[in-house]
Amino acid sequence: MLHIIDISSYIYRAYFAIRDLSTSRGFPTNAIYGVTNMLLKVLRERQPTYLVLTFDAKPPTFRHRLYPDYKAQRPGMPEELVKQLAYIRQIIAALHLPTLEVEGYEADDLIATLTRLAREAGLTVEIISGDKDLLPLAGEGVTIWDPMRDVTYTPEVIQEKFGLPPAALVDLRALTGDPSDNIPGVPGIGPKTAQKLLRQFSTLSALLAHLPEVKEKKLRERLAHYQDQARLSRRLLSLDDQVPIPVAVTALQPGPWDRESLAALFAELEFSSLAKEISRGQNHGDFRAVTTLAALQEAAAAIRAQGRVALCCHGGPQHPMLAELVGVGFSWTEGRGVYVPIQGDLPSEQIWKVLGPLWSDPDIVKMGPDLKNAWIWGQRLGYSLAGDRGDILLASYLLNPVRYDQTIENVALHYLGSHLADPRELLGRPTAAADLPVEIAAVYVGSRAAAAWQLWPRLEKELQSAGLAALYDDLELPVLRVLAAMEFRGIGVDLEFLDRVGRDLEREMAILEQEIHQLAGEPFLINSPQQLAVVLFDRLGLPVQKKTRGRTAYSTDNEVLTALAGVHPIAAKIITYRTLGKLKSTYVDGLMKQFNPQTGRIHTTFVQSAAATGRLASRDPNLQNIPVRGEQGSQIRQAFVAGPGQVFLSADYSQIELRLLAHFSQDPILLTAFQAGEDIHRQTAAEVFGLHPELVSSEMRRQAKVINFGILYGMSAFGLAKQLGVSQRLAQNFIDRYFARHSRVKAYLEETLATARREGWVTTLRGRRRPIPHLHSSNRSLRQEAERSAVNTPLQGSAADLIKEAMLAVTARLREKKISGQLLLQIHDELLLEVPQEELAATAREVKRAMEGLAKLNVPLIVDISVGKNWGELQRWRG
DNA sequence: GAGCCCGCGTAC
DNA sequence: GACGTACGCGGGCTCG
Repeated sequence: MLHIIDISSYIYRAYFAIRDLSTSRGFPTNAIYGVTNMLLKVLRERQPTYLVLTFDAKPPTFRHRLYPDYKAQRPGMPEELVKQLAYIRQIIAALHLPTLEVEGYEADDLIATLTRLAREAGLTVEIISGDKDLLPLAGEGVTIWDPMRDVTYTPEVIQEKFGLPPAALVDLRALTGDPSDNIPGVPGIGPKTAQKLLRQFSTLSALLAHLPEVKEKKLRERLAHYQDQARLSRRLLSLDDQVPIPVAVTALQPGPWDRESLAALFAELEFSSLAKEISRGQNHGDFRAVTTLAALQEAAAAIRAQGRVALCCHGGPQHPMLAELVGVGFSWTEGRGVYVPIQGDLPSEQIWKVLGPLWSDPDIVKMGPDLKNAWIWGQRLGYSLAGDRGDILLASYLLNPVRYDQTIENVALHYLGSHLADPRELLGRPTAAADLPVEIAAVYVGSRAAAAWQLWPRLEKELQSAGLAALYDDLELPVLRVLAAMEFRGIGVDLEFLDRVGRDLEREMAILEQEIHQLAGEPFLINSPQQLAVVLFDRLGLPVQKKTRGRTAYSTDNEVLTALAGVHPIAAKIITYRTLGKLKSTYVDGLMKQFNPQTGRIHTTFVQSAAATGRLASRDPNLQNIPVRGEQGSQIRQAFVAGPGQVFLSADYSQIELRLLAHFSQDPILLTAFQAGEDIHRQTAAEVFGLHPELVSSEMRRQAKVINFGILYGMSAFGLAKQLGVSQRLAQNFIDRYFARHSRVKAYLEETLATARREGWVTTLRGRRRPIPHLHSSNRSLRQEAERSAVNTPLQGSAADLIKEAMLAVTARLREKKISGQLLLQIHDELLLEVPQEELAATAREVKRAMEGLAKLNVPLIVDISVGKNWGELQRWRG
């Protein structure tokens, strides 16, 4: 049997049938999804031997020449659909499905011709279509199936449904016409009349030849008057089964799937269910648990002989400084891995006697999904990881920081097309690491090690060809080691102090809660924006300020409450309550939960493969957003304390993004200002307010600071006006004056955009790349968002490059000078170190030199140093 | 009860 | 709709 899929019509149908399907980044995928689903369903249910997908050729076709108005009223294909076509073609190619497209012909004609040829070759035919135009083709050995509705049309079904044989359907529509295709037909004749006429005369030509036999006068005259038009309609509707087809129907056989490409496409399109479907039955491999010393030694010898190994540590969900190591997976052969349970029958000392030397052998090259994790776990047990080389998530991140969340599952799916099963799938229920049966853990961990083994050579090659190898080798991989040491060290926290702060907050909140409920006249959850909105806007009848984004709910955010503060006393109390609640839940409680009693410190996780710009992220807890403003905020910072005899040293880059803007734009005024050590915000204020710098008030300087940040973020006059509380007109005036004065900045931002539009990505100082996919989107807000990312990323990302270099420079410098200070945290433009009191002066000097001396920009890099016993009370250091 | 989204708020 | 990059909380909803 030959299966002919009328793919063009399904593309349209899927597009209009499925609404609102798009990737998390807004790329529409409704048509791609619908079509792919349909194709997989056909393949699954029909397992076709012969199959072809027919496409419409681009107009004009012979019908247009016959009748210029043919389909003339059809609007062009929607842009949101056009952009999906390339993906559909790629998926079809990866499924290895034969396609057919012949210039000058519509898909319907190809289908008619293919049907004839297949029948002549002795094949039966199933036409897969939802389009009624094809029903006339039904006949002996030819059926039509609509998989979306799961309806099959045979001649009998058609006779039943339309009261006419299939062939008569063309004549039927020639009489009734079809407004959707601009087929004129005979005006005034509908389906009922047409059906009656055709029952009597069988065909249109017979009808027209025997017009006098039509009894009703009106109808007869009408037919006579419009008979040419009916004949034309008939010709437009009749399918041409004589299209020159360049292949034999028996050559139309589907080939094997290209699972790798499919997986990559599905990952990109975020079709996780389809990804799972195509990888079903994949992920085979040989993953065994090592339970005897002999087997462990054998594995170690094999790894040593191979000289390379992929490793994957398996432990609880907490930080490796706290969780128990449950086991380690190793892979050094494709598709195979071993799993060494640490808490099994073999004593862990015996295990590490074998594993330790491998771990620390620089000549055994290591790769893995997360080498920082492995580094920390090893260090905690007394074995320094050496030979660390291939971090899968890091490499994948550099190749495309925004494609998907960087997980070994996603990367394996993208590059290998293999689905890594999680405990839920392996065991049928979600299970904690430590509770997995050892043979299941062997598969779970071993398959991840094996994926890393297979992925690294591939990723290494891709880094090379993308020009990202140096970024990986010289910046990111060394930074990974520094981060591992920082996490390992952790930061001291005064738990009692924090607890006291928490109790104070609780007390204050309880009072406020009472007062707020009193003012509201009823108790309610102040933390529920939903309930709060009811209280404020229904019960108290306060004026609604704005709605929340996307939804129809009334916003209760700080801006709204601030506006209401002049109207009702409840507003100010809610603001305070919110502030205190945030500190209590996120910071006091959140931090206390993360305290590690074994080390007396908090160990964050720095995520090197998260932020699209190249910045780090910090989590569990996030130590990059500890409050700094306000009395209460400062209290939280004060809970972070240096160890006995030590102090904190904070080194932060001054105005690093504005300096990078000066460097990239070569704006002479910015360059001069930074070279002369001017106060940049004061200078901006002088420019936009048209004053001498000495006459700039602190309020003007504050406003100028907002303007400067706005430039970095691509802010509009609207946003600036809102932020400054001035009219949009005035805000636009500020922006105009800024750009008039800094024409090079304007030119630079425009060049950045132009390059991004041309290349599809933006780059940073050290060659980091971020794709910017929506610069040509027809969706305005999506496009503008892309534009803001495009102008901000080179600045934010280059700053990220520099602070990472600074981490390496500081580490190297201190080691070189035999200074024992250690990095604890990186907060985007700031490094926090813990330093012995007596080495403070030397450390401050060396850190400042290392950081300021690392890049040759056209402006100086300035580092401000401050020191203190805790993080909340740092004092400026003047060396 | 787990998992997800939303609204909101903290940092740079 | 309107300012870039993150993470995490409580509420509330869905799903099993």
